[in-house]
Amino acid sequence: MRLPCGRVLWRMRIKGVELFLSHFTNRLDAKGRVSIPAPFRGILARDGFEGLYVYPSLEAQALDCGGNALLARITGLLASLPPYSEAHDVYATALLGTSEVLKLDGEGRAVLPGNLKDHIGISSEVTFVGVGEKFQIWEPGRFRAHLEEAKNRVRDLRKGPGARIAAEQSRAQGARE
Amino acid sequence: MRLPCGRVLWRMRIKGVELFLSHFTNRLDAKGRVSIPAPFRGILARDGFEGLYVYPSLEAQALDCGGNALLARITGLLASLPPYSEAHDVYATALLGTSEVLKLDGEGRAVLPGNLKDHIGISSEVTFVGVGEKFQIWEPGRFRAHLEEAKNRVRDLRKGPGARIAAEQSRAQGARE
DNA sequence: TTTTAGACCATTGACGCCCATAAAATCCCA
DNA sequence: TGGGATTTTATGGGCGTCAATGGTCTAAAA
Repeated sequence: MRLPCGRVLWRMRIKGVELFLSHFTNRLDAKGRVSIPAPFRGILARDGFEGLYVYPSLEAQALDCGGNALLARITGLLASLPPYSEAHDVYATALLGTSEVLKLDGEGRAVLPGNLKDHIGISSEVTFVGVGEKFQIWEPGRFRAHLEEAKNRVRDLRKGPGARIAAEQSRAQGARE
Repeated sequence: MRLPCGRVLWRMRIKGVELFLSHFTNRLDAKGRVSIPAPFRGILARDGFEGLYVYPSLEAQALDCGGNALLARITGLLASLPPYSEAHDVYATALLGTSEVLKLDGEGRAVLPGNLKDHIGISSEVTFVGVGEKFQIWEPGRFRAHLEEAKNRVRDLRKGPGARIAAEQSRAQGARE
């Protein structure tokens, strides 16, 4: 399988780790399969990871996905905790117990298990969003809302810490676009 | 409802030891048999263990299960304790004295002895949860509650004001979000 | 005998693997 | 530099295999 996408600057790296960038929306077929965007597949392949490491995000109705770079963070975190400590058990349950490694078929598609579909809110399409060392899978509508919110947060933050509250108030009164 | 296995690429390793990941819920039949999830069976087989090493979890209403890797971890823990200390004795009693080695039939099923069923609270289904070097068996409802609790604990540990240490480890290893 | 345990056999639906196609992107060469 | 040829991607579908589950039968145990 060739891994092109030469048009854009795929292959951005930070400290040797290739970054997941941009976003794509693909559709689930009748069998529940969805194509992982080719650029992301390429990163995973170069990362040396076969398949797709996935777990439900703790903070959002989204799935966090990645390869060895992402997995290494989790196993590294676990390894840093005392083996029989409560923290270790809790992290192992919340992170490993909810993780899955999805297999990709010959065409680069994966099947999202039911519990993961439930977590993001089922739909016929999903949006893949590159966020650096990992990418996320969202229900498209939910992602649009999330993106709006993120943009607003960025605007607020750029106005400086002091301007945040005022900005939130003005937005609450009805934002103009 | 058959659960996934094939779509999962079981071969995640950390320091040469394959990790138990993800979770599966299977049903006990009239004879009390329950299928061990195929991915877990595969790990046990490659680990070179015949059957299933099981003991009641020390902290939870669950069973801890594994193979040689788990056994090695326990004997290692015992070896690290002073030979005739009280700690050594209680660990040996709790971990070795209560353990059993279950046989698997040709289809990969095991029968849970009565005392183990009592410990997790009997039901017609059980949930298998991979937590790294071992996996656990839970009564499904109890596990759902436990998982919620674990997620909350992780959230607390990561962003709670009082959780400086965890937050630092998180940052050092790389936080999820 | 009644019960318990182990070895096989059967069913069914999910999943893995393979092939096909249209559209888009990329390449190549005049 | 333009446009046809080629490659790749996203998507659809067929089909064999296997996992989970249920059942039967036999032998050992109570």
